[in-house]
Amino acid sequence: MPREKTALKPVPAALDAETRVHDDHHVSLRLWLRLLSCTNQIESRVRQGLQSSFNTTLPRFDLMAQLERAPQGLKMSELSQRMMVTGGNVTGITDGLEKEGLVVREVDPADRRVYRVKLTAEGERQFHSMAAEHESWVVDLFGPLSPKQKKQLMELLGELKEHLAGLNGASAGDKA
Amino acid sequence: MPREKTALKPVPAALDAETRVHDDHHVSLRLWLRLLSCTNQIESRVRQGLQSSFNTTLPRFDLMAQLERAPQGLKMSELSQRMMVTGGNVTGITDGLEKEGLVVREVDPADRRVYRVKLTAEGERQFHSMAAEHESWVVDLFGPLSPKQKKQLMELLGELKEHLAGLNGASAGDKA
DNA sequence: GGGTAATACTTGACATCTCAAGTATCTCGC
DNA sequence: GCGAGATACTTGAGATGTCAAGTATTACCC
Repeated sequence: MPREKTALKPVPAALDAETRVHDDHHVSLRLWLRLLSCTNQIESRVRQGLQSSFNTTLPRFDLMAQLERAPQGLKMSELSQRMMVTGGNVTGITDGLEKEGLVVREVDPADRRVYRVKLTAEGERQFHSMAAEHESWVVDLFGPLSPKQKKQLMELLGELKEHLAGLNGASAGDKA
Repeated sequence: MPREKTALKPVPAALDAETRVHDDHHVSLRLWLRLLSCTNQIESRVRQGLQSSFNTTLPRFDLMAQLERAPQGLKMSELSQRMMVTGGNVTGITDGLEKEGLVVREVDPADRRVYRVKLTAEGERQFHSMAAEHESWVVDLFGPLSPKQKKQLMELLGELKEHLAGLNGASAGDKA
């Protein structure tokens, strides 16, 4: 696919980054970089908070948060899906939490391939104390935005998310 | 810990202060989760594209992108800052790229602690071919949004980013 | 000059993450 | 029932990421 946009000769520095691409490309790229930057900064703050206040990590907190909403427990595959990470990853994080007694794997009697992962009482206790702090951090980080701005942002991201989800089945071709 | 920032607007009888705070927490949390979800999905797609099309990774691409904009080269510390990762991380990624001949470390004669990292000719060639594809991916991913929506999203994220930067301290902000 | 602090980078320990390959279990067609 | 394929999870290799400690060099101050 010849895109024919990169001149091989040296380009004056002042023009390079700004005008190298078509305007629409430029806008989308900058939008992507800004989105990434915001997410990274927030994520970094939350991670540092969890580390310094509770000596734990974001994926551990995330896994426990998923379990807290599912008192009946979740399968490893369900955790993988909800956390948007691979199964191998969930195995490792669950191992760590189980070793610390915050989580248990229970074998499903109906299907012995399946583990039902649940929060222990201690895990639940720890999670609740973390969740309160976590919420206050997030509220503070997004606090400067007005309710209207939050609503707008929510809607725009919702639309983006929906389009992204739509690409999952359509553009990659159907797997029989 | 109650984080009362009581607004002065009238509140319907059914919504006392506590409920309102809870709602705000709920909104901010959902906003954060949605932001994270969008970023993760886009990042995942870009990463997979780089992997399958060029057998490389996002951080490698990112580092090369920084260098492409700085023909005079960048210090390791500058790379660290621009990529928003720690110095130790930059060392590892640079090691890999240098081993493949895409990048070189040049000692700064004026300050022998400093490495000036530059793209090699081969690195530049590879980057340009990757950048073209990368741009088309990003344009496609954000394509469904109208120009107006992109502008709105850009502004909202810009405000968020600025507030986040403000929390860091009294450093000067950068625009990206 | 010489000693102390700051700066630039590297290293090592550890936690995530992906991917691909491996093991155990279930499902379904025959 | 039995064997092929699907499903659920684990494992291992490799890349990224943080943090803290270490090394080399420069800057500063008397």
